[in-house]
Amino acid sequence: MPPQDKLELADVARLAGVSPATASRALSNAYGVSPATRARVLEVAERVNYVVSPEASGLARGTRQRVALVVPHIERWFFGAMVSGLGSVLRAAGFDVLLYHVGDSEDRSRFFEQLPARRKVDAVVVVAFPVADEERARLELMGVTVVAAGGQNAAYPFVCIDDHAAARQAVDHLLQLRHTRIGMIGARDPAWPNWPVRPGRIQAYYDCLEAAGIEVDPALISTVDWGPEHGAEGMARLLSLREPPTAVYAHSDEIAFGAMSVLRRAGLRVPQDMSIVAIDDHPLSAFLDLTTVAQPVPEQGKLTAQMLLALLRGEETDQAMHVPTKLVVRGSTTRLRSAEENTGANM
Amino acid sequence: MPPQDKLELADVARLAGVSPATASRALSNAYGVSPATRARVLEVAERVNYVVSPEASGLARGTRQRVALVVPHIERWFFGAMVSGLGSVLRAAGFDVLLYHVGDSEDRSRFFEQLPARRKVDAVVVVAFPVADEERARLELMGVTVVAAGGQNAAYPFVCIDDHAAARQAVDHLLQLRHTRIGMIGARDPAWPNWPVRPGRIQAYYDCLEAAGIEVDPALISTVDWGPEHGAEGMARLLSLREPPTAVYAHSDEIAFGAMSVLRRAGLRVPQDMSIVAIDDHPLSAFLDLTTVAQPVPEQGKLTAQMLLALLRGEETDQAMHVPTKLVVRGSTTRLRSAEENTGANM
DNA sequence: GGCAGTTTCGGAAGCGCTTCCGACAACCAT
DNA sequence: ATGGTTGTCGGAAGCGCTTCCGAAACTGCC
Repeated sequence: MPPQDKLELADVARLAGVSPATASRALSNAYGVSPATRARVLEVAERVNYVVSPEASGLARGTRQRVALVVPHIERWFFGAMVSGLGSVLRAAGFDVLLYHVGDSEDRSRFFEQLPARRKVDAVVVVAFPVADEERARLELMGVTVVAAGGQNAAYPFVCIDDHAAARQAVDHLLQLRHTRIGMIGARDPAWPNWPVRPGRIQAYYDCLEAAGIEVDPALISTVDWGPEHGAEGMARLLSLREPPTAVYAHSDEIAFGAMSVLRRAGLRVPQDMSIVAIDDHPLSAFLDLTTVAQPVPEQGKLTAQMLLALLRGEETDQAMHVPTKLVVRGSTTRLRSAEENTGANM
Repeated sequence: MPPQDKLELADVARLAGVSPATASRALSNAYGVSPATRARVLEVAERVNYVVSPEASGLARGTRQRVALVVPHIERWFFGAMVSGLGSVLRAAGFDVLLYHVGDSEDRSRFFEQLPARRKVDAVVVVAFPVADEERARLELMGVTVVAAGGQNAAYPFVCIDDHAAARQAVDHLLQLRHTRIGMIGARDPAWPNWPVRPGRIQAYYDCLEAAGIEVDPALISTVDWGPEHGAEGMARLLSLREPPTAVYAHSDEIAFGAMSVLRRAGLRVPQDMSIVAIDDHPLSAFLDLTTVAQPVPEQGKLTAQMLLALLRGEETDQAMHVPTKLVVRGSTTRLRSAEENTGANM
């Protein structure tokens, strides 16, 4: 069948010997067409390789069947996995996915300024980034449902992990291993530095130490831009302390990877000389033997999409949904050994 | 301004005191509107927050301004980075990006069977996967321009690296370091196992060894599914040989990461006991000190998009475009030491 | 001052589909 | 047989925009 793109409904109708009205009904399997007629129309459509014009159909029925995904860092595992989960259930529900990648703050402000998705989608899902008030005001102009995937968001229904709980799992793990001098390498997003990204991951550090009766030493807290290179930078800073930590809690696995690299280069062994724990369970963490708090990323995407679909159907849903995390103990953490033990065992 | 979604062109026209025809011309900044009138219309549109209905506009002018990206593994760095590059130039050119994620072979066959993007896009770009003949036949039905990003593709214009050259850089590096027993861990895509993925990366291995006068030992070739876990599996297989290689060339960094993990667990040192080189320059490779052949991924996406735009404008373009790769020597490779040297230096 | 040429604008006919509404036929129960 | 259902289908009116075409107004020129 040649790609006869110029075929329209009327042609199919004529070929099937029915009116366009009936053909339309048959194609959109609506009520009111006899099985025989429907079959005939479908057969003709198939044969001549016809497919309805989404523009015309959308215009006539006032529907879009599209959702916009606005995602900051599509090249990172976390965002990609989230998009993958979102996409699969949205597609299954007959929605097309429009991708808006806002890599840096410039992209981002342009997106909110121009709202390129206006009038094009039934909903937008913001993937794992906090939405500023002005941005929310702009989004409002679109007049569509908005949900947040993978990040807490006061303004919209969301599904994500409980950052505070996840961080607690990480820090408590270190505490249980007898560590008391615990460093933290926190991440901020370089694209919008003034945002308190994942505050729960910071707060839990304070809370856990306090609960353990340990006073937090501000010197042990190193806040860096996201990314392994900055994780390295943060670790270097901690190492330069007169009294470095014996264990480090990193906000994300990728931060930890960078940290581990400076450790290695400094000739320090993980976990003997430094324990390290992080959050995410990046696909490579198992191979780097990193102890981490795992979160199910594609599942969060799927759940978000399901929540969105429910909202679109006008159903009531939870405004917030937390998925569970799980500590995965691997080889990067170990019990704190006393000084004697530590220097003595020179294996 | 409240989200008055129900505003249409006629309203704006009325408010501006012109006919819909003129309003339309003003909005689409077409020829034939006086500057004063245009300004007035624009001002009104801005004030009432009006934006044209893409469905109606598209229907009337018979245009779509959308391109479909069909990508297999959006959660992987390579694909994400490619999409990021593609998206940025497509968006800048006023195109919307429709994302079709075909994670597994089931998704994939469903995509080609249903062609969900039919009549919705002006072009499709297949991101880094080979298109089967039947699939190409189906794509043809869409009657749109098709290009391939990041993967060679006989059927469509493409931009990617020269796999053979890149692989040669990797293998030659090992040869220059005096290695002669060089293993290869090749990757196949588990989603479609029968596809010769990246044949150039295999061929170069043969060619380089031959050029160096080394007979290839089939036992040194380990072909595995893509992914670090299978890289590990491949490495394990090579290690179990009566005479294991002294160096390994892996088809991709992620394969190498897995390989390095089994090395570490086996107590073997990289690079002293085993040199390892790969292809890609994954963002984490620098931190794992992996010697690798770097390829510019987002740039490939951008170039592909530019090629596509040229095609869409009806211009002539190259049918194939190769971007250069570059060997990045890091700490995972070293000169082969003689046996005495090797065991003697027990640092 | 009149005529050709140029701008600026409005009327109206679609773009390809959906769906309301009414027509008609075939069916049931009375 | 008759009236009322029920089921199936066609006519036609849009959906919200663009654009062709012609009218009107305005320019400049001899």
